[in-house]
Amino acid sequence: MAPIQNVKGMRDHLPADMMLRQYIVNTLTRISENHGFEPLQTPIIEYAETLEGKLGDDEKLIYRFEDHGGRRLALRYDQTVPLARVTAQYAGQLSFPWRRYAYGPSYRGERPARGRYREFYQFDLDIVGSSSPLADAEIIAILCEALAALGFPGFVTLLNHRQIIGGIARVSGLSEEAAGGVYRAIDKFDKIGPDGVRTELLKSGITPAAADHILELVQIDGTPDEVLHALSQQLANDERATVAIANLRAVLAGLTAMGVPPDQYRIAPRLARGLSYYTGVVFEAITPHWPEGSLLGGGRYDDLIGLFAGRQIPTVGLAFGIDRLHDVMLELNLGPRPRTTALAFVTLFSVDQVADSLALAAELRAAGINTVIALEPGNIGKQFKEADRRGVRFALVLGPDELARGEVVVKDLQRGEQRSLPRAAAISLLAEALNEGK
RNA sequence: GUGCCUGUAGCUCAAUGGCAGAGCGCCUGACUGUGGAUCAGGAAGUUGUGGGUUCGAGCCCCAUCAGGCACCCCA
Repeated sequence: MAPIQNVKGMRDHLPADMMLRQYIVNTLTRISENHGFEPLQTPIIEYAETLEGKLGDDEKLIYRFEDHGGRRLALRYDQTVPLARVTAQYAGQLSFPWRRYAYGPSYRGERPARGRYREFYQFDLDIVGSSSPLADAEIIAILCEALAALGFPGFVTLLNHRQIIGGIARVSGLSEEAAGGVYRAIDKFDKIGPDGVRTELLKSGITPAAADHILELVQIDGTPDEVLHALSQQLANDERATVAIANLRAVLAGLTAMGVPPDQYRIAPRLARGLSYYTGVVFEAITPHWPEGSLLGGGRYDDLIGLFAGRQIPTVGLAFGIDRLHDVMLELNLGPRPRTTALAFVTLFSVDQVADSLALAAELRAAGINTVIALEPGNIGKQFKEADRRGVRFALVLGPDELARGEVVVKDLQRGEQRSLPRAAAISLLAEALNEGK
């Protein structure tokens, strides 16, 4: 017999966790749709070939298997490659620019750790088919709006551009090949510090002079305008970096015009981000309360979608890691913590009142009040106890006395108060409590 | 994938190589029209799993599974 346990890195999500997870997803969905994003769902299984050749070194983490028909299949690694496939496959049915969101699990055969699992849920947000800096700005604006709505204190979105890092590497005299080592090294800056980065750079064969120059540029700090001004002077001889800086300025103007509070973002020349397919703006959100790493990140990838479509389709997007958001929110005690989905518990006084109680429950539900019923009549004390244990706030009693008066007893188990009210008044009392709770 | 740490009741954790325990939770009752508090009682375990050493293993050794931390990488 199989052991009674989860497969490594795969988790169950019991009700207490699910209610917070759904709150997170509902919040993200609401904000996405508020910006006109449309939902998309794709299968968890893809042809292995679809995923291969898109991810670089990370391909070894793909879960691969063969089905009964001998097809080479894989569990999706992210929701970006499936988006690329869908975009190519249904190009005629989609209209661009296309704003789409997608929520679901992806799979990576990594060593699990806190905030990191082999099955993990992401909420993806992409604008397909636009190279406008306003598209970048909108994605970043949603990111800030979402983290603010979820209650993250002191989060900051770090912004950079791939061609700024590239320019830093080039003006330091490095070849394109050496630039890869630069990305990896400077991305660790906040973890290992300037000396650590210098050591890493030297290890990858970069001269001390170049390493020092890189470190100097990468540590430029200040307001977005100050940082971009300094970079534009330092990188004035690099055409691509100059274009990138102009692009970032346009993104910043968009953020300002969209009303994103200026303390929620910052230009960080050291931000690299691992995924190899990014081509333009990159960003990630950090919070001082989660030193383990970024909360989430994203960027512009103008070439990936086109791999399937056969033409360039510029795209910018981001992925919220639901598991990580959930872990951090638990740790920081953020978000609502309902214990159950029900607001009302209808007791069964005795066998004679069962039908009336069930009718009352139906009335409550029709009024939009989540209602759970007792399943065994009698012993009201035990039924109150069950309601209380479940975390249901209101217990309703319909005994012979109440029925005779056309009333119902409503007991607020949270406050310990109880009143006997006409049925209509009881229902509107609960409806009121429901609205307060929202 | 490499290294290190951990695994005992539902949860948090005790137990010199010598009878497996506590707190919380859960169930029953005191209380047949009222939950939480209190009191009394109860259920609960092949000590992650499989081997080994030993008169005797929760404890020591090996393997394996799972979790955590550091690399690596990323959400």
